Amino acid sequence: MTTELPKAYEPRETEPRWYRFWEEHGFFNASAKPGDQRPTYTIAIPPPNVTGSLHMGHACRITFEDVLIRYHRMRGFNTLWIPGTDHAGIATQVVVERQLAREKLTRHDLGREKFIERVWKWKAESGGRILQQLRVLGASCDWSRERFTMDEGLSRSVRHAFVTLYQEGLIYRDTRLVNWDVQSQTVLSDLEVESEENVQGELFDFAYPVEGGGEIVVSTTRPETMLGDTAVAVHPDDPRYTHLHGKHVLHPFLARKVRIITDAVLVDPKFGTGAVKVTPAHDFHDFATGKRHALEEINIFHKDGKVNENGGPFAGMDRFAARKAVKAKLEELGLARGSKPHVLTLPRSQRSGTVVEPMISTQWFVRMKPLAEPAIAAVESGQTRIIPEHWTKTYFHWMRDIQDWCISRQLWWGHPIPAWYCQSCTHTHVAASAPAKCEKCGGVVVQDEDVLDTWFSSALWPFSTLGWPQKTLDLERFYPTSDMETGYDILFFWVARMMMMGIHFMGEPPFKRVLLSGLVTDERGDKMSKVKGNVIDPLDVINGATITELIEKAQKNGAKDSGIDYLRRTYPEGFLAYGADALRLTLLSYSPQTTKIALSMKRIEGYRNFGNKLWNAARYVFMNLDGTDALATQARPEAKVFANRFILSKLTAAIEVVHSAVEDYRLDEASIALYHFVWQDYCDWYLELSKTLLQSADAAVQAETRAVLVHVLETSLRVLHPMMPFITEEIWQRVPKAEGLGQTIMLAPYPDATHDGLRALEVEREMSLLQAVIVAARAIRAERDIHPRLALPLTLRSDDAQVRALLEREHAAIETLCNATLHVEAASSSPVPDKSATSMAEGVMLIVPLTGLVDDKKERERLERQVQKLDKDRLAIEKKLGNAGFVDRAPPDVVQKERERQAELEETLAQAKSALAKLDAS
RNA sequence: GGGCGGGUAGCUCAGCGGUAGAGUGUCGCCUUUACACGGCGAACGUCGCAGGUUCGAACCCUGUCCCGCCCA
Repeated sequence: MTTELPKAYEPRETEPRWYRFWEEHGFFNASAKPGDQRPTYTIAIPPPNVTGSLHMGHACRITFEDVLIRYHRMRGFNTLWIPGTDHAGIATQVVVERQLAREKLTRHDLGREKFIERVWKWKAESGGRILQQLRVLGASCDWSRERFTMDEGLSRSVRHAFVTLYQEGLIYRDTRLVNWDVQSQTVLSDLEVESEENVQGELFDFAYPVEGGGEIVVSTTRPETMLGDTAVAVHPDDPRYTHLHGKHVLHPFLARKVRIITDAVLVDPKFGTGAVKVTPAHDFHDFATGKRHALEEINIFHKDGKVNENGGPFAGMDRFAARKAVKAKLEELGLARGSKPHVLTLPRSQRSGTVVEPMISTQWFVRMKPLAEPAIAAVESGQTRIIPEHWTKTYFHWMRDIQDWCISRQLWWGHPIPAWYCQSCTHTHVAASAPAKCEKCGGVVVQDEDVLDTWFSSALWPFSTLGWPQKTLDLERFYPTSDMETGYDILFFWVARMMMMGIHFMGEPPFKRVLLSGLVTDERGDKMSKVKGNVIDPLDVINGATITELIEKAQKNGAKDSGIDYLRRTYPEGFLAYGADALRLTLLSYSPQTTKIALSMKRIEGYRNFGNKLWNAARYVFMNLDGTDALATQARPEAKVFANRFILSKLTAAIEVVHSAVEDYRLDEASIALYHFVWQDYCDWYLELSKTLLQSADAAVQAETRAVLVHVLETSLRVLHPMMPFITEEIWQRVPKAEGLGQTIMLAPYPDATHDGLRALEVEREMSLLQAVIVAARAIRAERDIHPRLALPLTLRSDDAQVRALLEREHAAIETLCNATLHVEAASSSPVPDKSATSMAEGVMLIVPLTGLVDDKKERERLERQVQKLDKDRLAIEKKLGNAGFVDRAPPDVVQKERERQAELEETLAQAKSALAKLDAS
């Protein structure tokens, strides 16, 4: 094995090489063997849009999921992570339509069949690029089971689900007011409508002439809808309008009389004039009011948002143009009664961004209440746990107030609705395949022209991907899945619906835990947006990008100037190639409790440095193993030497923390524990201690140390592997190993605290005393600018014979780690020499004679500062211990600890004061 | 209007009843044969504000002010 490693780790060269190796060897694939009795661990990937390309949100998902998958795979689970994409109805259709537009064509020119062919062609060529990008992150998905929601298998699941729900009366067709996207020209579900808050609009007042004289003034933010008004409502108890009850107003533009009705639900007499225009066909409140009063519903818009023939003189105008025109006309007729600014909330389409128009339309719906109840019960009973737990409240709130789900969409790309209508009678056939003729009258049938909401197929994902409705081995083995990991933003869209469908069709919830994490934002905490120019592309972080490249990309994506400024200011040097491991570890280091992951480049850089640290630790180990027979074996080496026992104990502690943290889904705690173990315990302390041990005259000490060095390195790599898969494989492959340790780290056993390490609390206690002494000695040097090469004459005093024995025994370690010549003595020895630096550490006094080493003036200032600070601490602790309540009522060990602290403080203070006095005397 | 989350060192975040922590940045010293993507050390916080509970509160309770998200 060679030690010819470069000084700096190069992720860009390493990462793609190992991914290819893993994938080509089929290491990611779950076992399909019939006899496999291992426990399973399964995650269904949140399928990204087939049109999508990798963003930080995906990177975050993939990292968390991959850590859980790799951890369980190494622990011996039969692990399944099915990747795939969803067909993203609207988004995909838009992409292909845009492509057609470049050829001066519309989908209507092609016709439905040809258009669908075009979409499949597009999918084959450029769809699913994101799945390639997931590989860059190291995602260990089972690519042999890759799925797409429009695949034949999943389409069969969708048809089966639809037909079953229909037969059970849980799917129905109805005509009602729905959310209409005039740009995409399709209906949307309630969830696909977003509210834009605090929009500055106006409240426009106008008068309706009352039949038989007088007028009634109404206020509206949407004057154009008056073309569809079929009532004016007042509060029944409002005395201002009692005389108008039962009368009519005259529509100024249309030959229509409009009823004046009384309604206590719709009308707030204190708001505006206390009279409200009612447009049942274009407003949800008015629609309900219309039902209460049997009002006529007059639709005034075409599907594209232009006024239809019911709009009389305004027919043909776009809805916003019509608004202006109606206002102008009312002014002209002298019916306008002024306007005032008004703040309102606009409903916008999540997809197209256009203002959603409520329209009356016939659509397919899923009856949600009966499906929601068992999904609520499953979380109440703990059968499925939501983590962090506080999201359960949000889940319940939505589930308990659930509305029926509109699942039809007026698109071409998607799962066709399996419903056929007889042209001769009114019969509707719902079936998995087309009936030849009407089963009732034998007439010709035509299929419903609409498709299903993409989320309908996504809701079936955890079991449709396993072969449902067929009873496959996969389905039996991997359902229910173990963890559902995703962002909280799709709790309703996806998680809740999977819960409902999973329980309904499979009899039990689709997963045991739902792990929700926050959304990735820029480092200011602002949502990443193309316009703001603050989008950080994971691939740029991994591969590096110059500021020029970043700016070019942002501009291409339509960033505003302020966004470009932000980029230039924040990342003047662009990004270095930090690698996937660094990005992964950074994402993991944020607590899952928060709703926001404000990704900081500095933090990524810190974790890149960590990779380099690990790399160099390995270089050191390899260098010292060279020419010896030391190798990593499956067994933990026996250790007698203090430092070796120390690092094995710390390793054990780290493994224990990681196990419990991963089980609790605290990947942040796990990653931070390993960061500290590797950097501090292993590199800063143990590797430094090993340098002395490797110089030992005792060959057994040398051999033991080499064995421990390589064992701890190899074990650390295995613990770290789920989080940093690439660098750990790269190093692991170079570790000198005994036969039979396998061909890849990703299938090596995950470390186990009792097998791979050995906890020795006494050794840890002794070590922490030595560390305190060494740090104190180093501080004496650093505070006085004593050159590192100058050996410190260091005297250590302690009353405790055991402590003195420890200091004597480990004198070589102390002398090396603080470059000192050591003298250990009892506290009762000769007085402290004049002009000595003193310090206390864990009851041990350090004395360094300073004659000739320091400047008296600086030393005096330093001591004065120290006395001041110590005095403050002493007062605080005296007050605490002087409080009878504390001494009597606090637990004895807490009081005892305070007493010890007080003693040490006073000792240190006394020393500092005496040193100061001696300085003054000289 | 209702609900949820957050306000801790310049920045990004842990901690959630017993001496305020990490990373990064800042300031010293050090080109020591694993690593300057480094080593050693230092400085930096009345834990949003006001009450209360407690021997003791960043942590529990009440109120309040900001910020973010979700639902209406």
